Amino acid sequence: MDLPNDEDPLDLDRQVCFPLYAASNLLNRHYRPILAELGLTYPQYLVMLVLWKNSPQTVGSLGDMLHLDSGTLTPLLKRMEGAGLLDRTRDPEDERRVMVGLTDYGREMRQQAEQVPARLVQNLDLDEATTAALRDQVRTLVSVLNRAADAKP
Amino acid sequence: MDLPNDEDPLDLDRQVCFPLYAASNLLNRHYRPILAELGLTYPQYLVMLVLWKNSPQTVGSLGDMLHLDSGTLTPLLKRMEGAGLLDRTRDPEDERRVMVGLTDYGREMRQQAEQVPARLVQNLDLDEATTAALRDQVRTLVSVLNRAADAKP
DNA sequence: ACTTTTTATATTGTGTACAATATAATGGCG
DNA sequence: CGCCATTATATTGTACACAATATAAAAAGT
Repeated sequence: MDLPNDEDPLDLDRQVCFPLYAASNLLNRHYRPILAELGLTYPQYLVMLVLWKNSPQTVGSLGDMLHLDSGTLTPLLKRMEGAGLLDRTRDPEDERRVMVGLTDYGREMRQQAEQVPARLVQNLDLDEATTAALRDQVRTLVSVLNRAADAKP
Repeated sequence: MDLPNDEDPLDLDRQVCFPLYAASNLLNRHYRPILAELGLTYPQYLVMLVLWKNSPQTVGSLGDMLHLDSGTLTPLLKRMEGAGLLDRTRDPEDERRVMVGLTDYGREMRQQAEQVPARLVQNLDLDEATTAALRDQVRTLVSVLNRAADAKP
């Protein structure tokens, strides 16, 4: 009844999606202890990366950058506000919008965070070429996924 | 104060990890409506893929395949048992182990599931070459992540 | 100006992930 | 045999993700 693996469309090894899922979980697990020293989770770290580039900005633009919606971001940002990393204030220009901006503490954390990428790569013993090639491939996939998402609804 | 993007180690676009994270979330989102017709979530679908290859097997071997621990699997498997997809029984040979096996309903679902990969690829309009290249890259990363995980603790 | 529609967040409910811890059964080892 | 470390799963507590829905402000239409 079982097909040989290279013909079975349901073979785990034939799916792009499974390695991607596994890689994402495993990477998160590698980040966790490093980011825990800063008191951050991985999604929180991503929010900080975006804000260190440009603060303040709206919840919506954060969501566009990170491909997350308010259902994920609102509680996450509230926890970060509670931790003193950022402020959330309604935009007086447009009361629907919430501006998210770094606090002094949030800005200062950037110093520490600069060591994070190096520490991760060191832990994983990844070479630069592999990393760069992979990054480009995955980025291509992300744009495909976004195109498909835009086309449908 | 801002560095140009190609020198800033904290630039979002320079991280492998972020596109991987985004791709994993986006893929999950694409799978969701397709799998919802079968009453499955994506991790539940992965469990079914493993069981269709080999049923029954222990919680531990499922976890090894999917890189998930009992904290994730136990409640997930209980929900799947509740949905009538599988059975969970203590192994009489070793009462610590729980054998997870497909029910008739679970086995029959395989027919429907065979259309899932094709429907996904069709939705995304991905070509075979890109998919294969990406899959190999990500698989390489997964093995690196596992090596690093084994080396540490 | 008033109504309708759209837009920006927030809330609710379900389902993962995972660290830390608990529990119970096996397998040594003296 | 009895004790102890190990192993296999379960539980607890925290933090995402996201669909569906709710809320309220702004924009558009009449």
